[in-house]
Amino acid sequence: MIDLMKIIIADDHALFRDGLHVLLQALGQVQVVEARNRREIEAHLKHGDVFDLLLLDLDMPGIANSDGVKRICESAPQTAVIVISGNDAGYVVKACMDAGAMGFISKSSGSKVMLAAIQMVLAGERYVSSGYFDKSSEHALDHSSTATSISPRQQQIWQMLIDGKSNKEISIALSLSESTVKQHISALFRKLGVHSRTQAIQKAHLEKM
Amino acid sequence: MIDLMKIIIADDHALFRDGLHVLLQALGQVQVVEARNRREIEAHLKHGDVFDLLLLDLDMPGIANSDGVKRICESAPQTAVIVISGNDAGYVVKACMDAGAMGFISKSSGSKVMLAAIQMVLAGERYVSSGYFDKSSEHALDHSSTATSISPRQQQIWQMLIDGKSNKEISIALSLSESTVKQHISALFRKLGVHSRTQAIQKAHLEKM
DNA sequence: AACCATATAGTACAAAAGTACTAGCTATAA
DNA sequence: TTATAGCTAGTACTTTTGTACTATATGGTT
Repeated sequence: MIDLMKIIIADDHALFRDGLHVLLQALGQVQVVEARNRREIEAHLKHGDVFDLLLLDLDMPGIANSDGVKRICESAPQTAVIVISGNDAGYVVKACMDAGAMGFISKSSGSKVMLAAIQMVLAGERYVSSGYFDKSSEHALDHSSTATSISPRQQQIWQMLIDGKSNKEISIALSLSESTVKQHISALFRKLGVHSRTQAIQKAHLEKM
Repeated sequence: MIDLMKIIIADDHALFRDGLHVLLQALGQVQVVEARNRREIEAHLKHGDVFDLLLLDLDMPGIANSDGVKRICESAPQTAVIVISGNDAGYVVKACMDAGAMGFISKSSGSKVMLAAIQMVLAGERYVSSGYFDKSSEHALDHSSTATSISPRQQQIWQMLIDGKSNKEISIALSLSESTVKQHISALFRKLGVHSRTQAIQKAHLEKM
């Protein structure tokens, strides 16, 4: 905590970046740079400087899902990554942590939680928004034995639903039969407990209520 | 600018509220209260205090669309409302300003723009993110003669698409025939230039790229 | 080895969604 | 007045979506 810390703030919303920027002053000696998309993050990382921490907005252009997090984590193993997201549903949190993130903070968290999380992560500990545990325990009650997770293929297709793609478009993009796409979608719906793609999209966008 | 200003920050994300809170210190003498949903806003407003300014996140629970903005504006005519939103598409901006907002700021704006906008609005002027004009001029090029706006009914049904409702559910909720619902949806799709409800949902969520 | 989840692909069918019409009513703009 | 646009509702039709099966292959667990 004594030496200068180098931190990247990655978020496409300038207001949010500015807010974080000010909050980070409370940590003491920090050098903060900002990034508005994946390209800017990678530009910073490849510039030779070694950063201590990357605060990564999950809803940012070029990131979108845990695959983006994974790429970033692998390309900068020296840098601790904390994912910040408005969607703190269990599967999102799990996917990000599995992808190599050192922390996950919900946008619903306050600045005190934020700072504590950063200090914990900088000390080498992993940190996950406590809301995660609240929700996953509720989840356990709901789904009882069906504590199934969404498979990579299902997540990939889920994202394409969110992007407004039709079954045919998905099948062409992934070189699959339409039948297979339907199978994956049905399996996804079963896990989410929904019966239409619009409901699946809503689940993805807003488990943050 | 000499007397104490009373401001409400309304956003469901604590981190964003904290960031704004700090930024607002730059205005000098300000008294800031926070609200996490519509109920908390109304509680503040009905408490008897007169507020000078309400910074209102459009993506907040209980607000969702310009109807929410309208209700707030009408219930507190003494308070200037600035809408803050990640979606700064033309129709969203227009709907909010028509609903009685004094300003519209994109989340992509920086803190300097933010502060300038607030000062402008407190001085009695209306302010709209300049990005609006950029986009609306592009829009004019794209749609040429078809600069049609989304009607209230269409917006209402659009919101229900986003909520994952089926045509049947919408028709029951609004006491309409399914045929009428389909007609409204087709009209909406024509204006948005899409051919499926999932694409319409995507348009709603992300014209912010 | 037996079992399970995943991924693939097919058939078949029912339900929902989307489009294209017509048509009457209202309100507003040219 | 004549358009124009919205809101309503209907019919008719095609396409898409969603479900329920079967079936094969793979990789991991017990």
